[in-house]
Amino acid sequence: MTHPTPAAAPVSTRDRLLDAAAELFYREGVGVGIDALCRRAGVSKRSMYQLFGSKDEVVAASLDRMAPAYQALLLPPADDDRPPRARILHVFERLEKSAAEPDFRGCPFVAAAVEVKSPEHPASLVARRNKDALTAFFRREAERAGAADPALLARQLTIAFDGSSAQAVVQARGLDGLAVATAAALLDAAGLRARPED
Amino acid sequence: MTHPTPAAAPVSTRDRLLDAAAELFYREGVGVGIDALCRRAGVSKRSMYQLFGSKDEVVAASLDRMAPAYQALLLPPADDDRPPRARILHVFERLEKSAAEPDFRGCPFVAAAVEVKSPEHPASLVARRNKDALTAFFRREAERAGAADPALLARQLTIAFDGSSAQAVVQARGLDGLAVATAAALLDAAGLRARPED
DNA sequence: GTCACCGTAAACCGATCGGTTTCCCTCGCG
DNA sequence: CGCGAGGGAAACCGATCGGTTTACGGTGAC
Repeated sequence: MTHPTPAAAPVSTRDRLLDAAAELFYREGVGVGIDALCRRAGVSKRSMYQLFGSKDEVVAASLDRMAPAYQALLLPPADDDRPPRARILHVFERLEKSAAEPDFRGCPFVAAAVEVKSPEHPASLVARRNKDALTAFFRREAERAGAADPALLARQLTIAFDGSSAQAVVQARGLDGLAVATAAALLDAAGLRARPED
Repeated sequence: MTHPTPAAAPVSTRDRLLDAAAELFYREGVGVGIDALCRRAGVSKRSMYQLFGSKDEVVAASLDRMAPAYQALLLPPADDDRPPRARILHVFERLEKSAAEPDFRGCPFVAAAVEVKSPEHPASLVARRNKDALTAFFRREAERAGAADPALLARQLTIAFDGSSAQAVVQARGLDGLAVATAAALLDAAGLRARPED
């Protein structure tokens, strides 16, 4: 490979725009104007409207772009061979850690879905898809652990996740073990103790 | 009593404004303009800025005004003499019922706090205060039921409440028993079975 | 060399933003 | 009857909204 991206372009215009969008929309809400966004991203409005048909599409695309990083932040590494219970609680430990930071504004997907209101908004579709991915992770681990109803447990854990996020946002302070404790209580209620016994 | 409110004034200007504000801000978000709000409320901007110093104060005041109705919708009546577990689950049954309606947009307090972003925004203070009221209800019932750690259980139940709300918003469909099941699981994990035995 | 492409800068559009001000009408009350 | 307060209608303010357009610059491929 020579240099298909000519070395003087460290990131594409599209990526620069979407990275700035993800950060701005998360920090200040999707209500920020496209002038402010393009100024921050160092991208002209012309380029933006060449890449995307509307601001709504930019919102959705920026959510989509930051999704892998968000999942990597929360989920345990693939080579983590701890038992399912530990892998599940890992997510809540990470949530508590990020919720303790002063610029925490809750789950970006939930925030976007709440702000745009419409369930048909492209950003809502992205949010739904990514919430499903988190639930799917929980379900796989619940299955591995031999839960009686893995799908139910997974949805309860997703509720604990989003509820903990909301709590941290409204109370404007860290969770102090509450998220982990709630997830653990749900695991206990489902009959999953520390020893998965398989 | 003669007629202190002169019969030709079914509701005050202030109440008309705040009722319209609560409905509009919930349905479309706090981003709606004051022109649209005043048009809907049948109140002039002049009157609005005489009653409130800024739009932010209107947002906070509208949340404050609808709070009693919201609590009445969720909490069991005072003369309900069912055991604590049933009174707690009552809240989640009501949540599921309202989440099934197509115009459900989640908890209005959480939505407002998420939208305004700033924890110091007057609306965030109102949201915090009202979330604390729900947690306080849970804690009172948990104490009555003899929970080992009523404060912890109450916060877990609040998490289940907000998480269920978020789930319904993101998935854009009803909860189908999930909220009640999650709350019940938390009650089970806390050792509170159907019989409070005191 | 030059041509085509990608991108920026900036003007421009009508509409709306939060907020202020002026004018006028309609009451209740003395 | 007169008067003052309350409140609606609407003009007005500068700024910004989402979105389009024109004009120009730099750069790689041929």
